[in-house]
Amino acid sequence: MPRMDGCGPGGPMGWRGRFKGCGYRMTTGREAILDILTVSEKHLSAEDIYRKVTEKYPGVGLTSVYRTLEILSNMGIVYKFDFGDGRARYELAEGSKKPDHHHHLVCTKCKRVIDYTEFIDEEVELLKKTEKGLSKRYNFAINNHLIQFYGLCGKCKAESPK
Amino acid sequence: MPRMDGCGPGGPMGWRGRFKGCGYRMTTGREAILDILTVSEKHLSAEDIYRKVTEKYPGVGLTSVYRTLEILSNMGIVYKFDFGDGRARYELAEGSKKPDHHHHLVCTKCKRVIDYTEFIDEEVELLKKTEKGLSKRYNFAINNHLIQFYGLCGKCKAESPK
DNA sequence: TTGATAATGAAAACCATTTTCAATAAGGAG
DNA sequence: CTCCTTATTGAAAATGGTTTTCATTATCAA
Repeated sequence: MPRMDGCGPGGPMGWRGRFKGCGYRMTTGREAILDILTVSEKHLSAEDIYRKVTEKYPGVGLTSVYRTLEILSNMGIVYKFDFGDGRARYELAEGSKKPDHHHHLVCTKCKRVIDYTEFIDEEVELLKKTEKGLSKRYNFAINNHLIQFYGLCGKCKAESPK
Repeated sequence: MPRMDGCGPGGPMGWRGRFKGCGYRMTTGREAILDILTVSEKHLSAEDIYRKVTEKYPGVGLTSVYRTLEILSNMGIVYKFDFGDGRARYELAEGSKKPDHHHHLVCTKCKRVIDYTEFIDEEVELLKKTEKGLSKRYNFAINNHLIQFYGLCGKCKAESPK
């Protein structure tokens, strides 16, 4: 069993390099999963990814998808989200380019998720400051944050009982 | 089946009044659950609540705890959280007093959760602004937000492989 | 007090995720 | 290129938090 820690986020190496560096082997399945995540729309479930992967590589099992996603998540290559619909959602952590960074707006009724990038800069700036304060105050090594807004989307709002 | 919607958060009535107003009946079990939530430490799991409730009222079942928590959550009386340990956590929404408002700092290894109130005012101020912008931009009726920081607590940081 | 029906507990079902385990394949050594 | 160690795999079974089912009980308006 290769080590799962000490391989935190960040670093200039490509995925393959990062994998190797952490003692993992690069397999067809893992490559396929990373490809899907790179190309696809955001916040896919494990099952979503499984379906897309097997379109091209029918041999890959759902179990492996889960296993790979856990590794990627631990390495900080993938973020894991919970939008309240009973299954985890995954998306590739943003690359080096800034415009990728976004937060989520979740409809608590139909579970639709909207990515937004507006106001992000201010949010991130404040978070950075908070992060620094909290790290010191509570002796935490913070390496991620989560911001989500919850409410009713236009459609669900209209359908809702007055 | 009483209506579960249109009974959003806020409002000056006590719980009993809110319940009645929404067509729910007040029972021993529900009262006990609310009591526990009021008195206890933060972020309890359904099972935690179940155990505490049955200490005093052995008749109450786990199923009812889940059912009640869902209602309370839908009414905005209780917040439901996911800290990544496979079970939902619940805490009473803060009362009218400000100092209650807090966000969470989660250790991704041992899952320990720390409530913090520092920086909250600035965070909330910014969130309010963002909320307004997002509501208009995406036609969402936003009624809640979530901020969490993830990292390693001091203990887990020390134990981690260099 | 009474009657309509909301709420309940126990047990079974559900279902996303994990674990088990024997078979396979990645990749460094030679 | 071949061998060998062992990480990885898929299938099936297990897990475990949460939901459903359903017959019984309790709430509360009239």
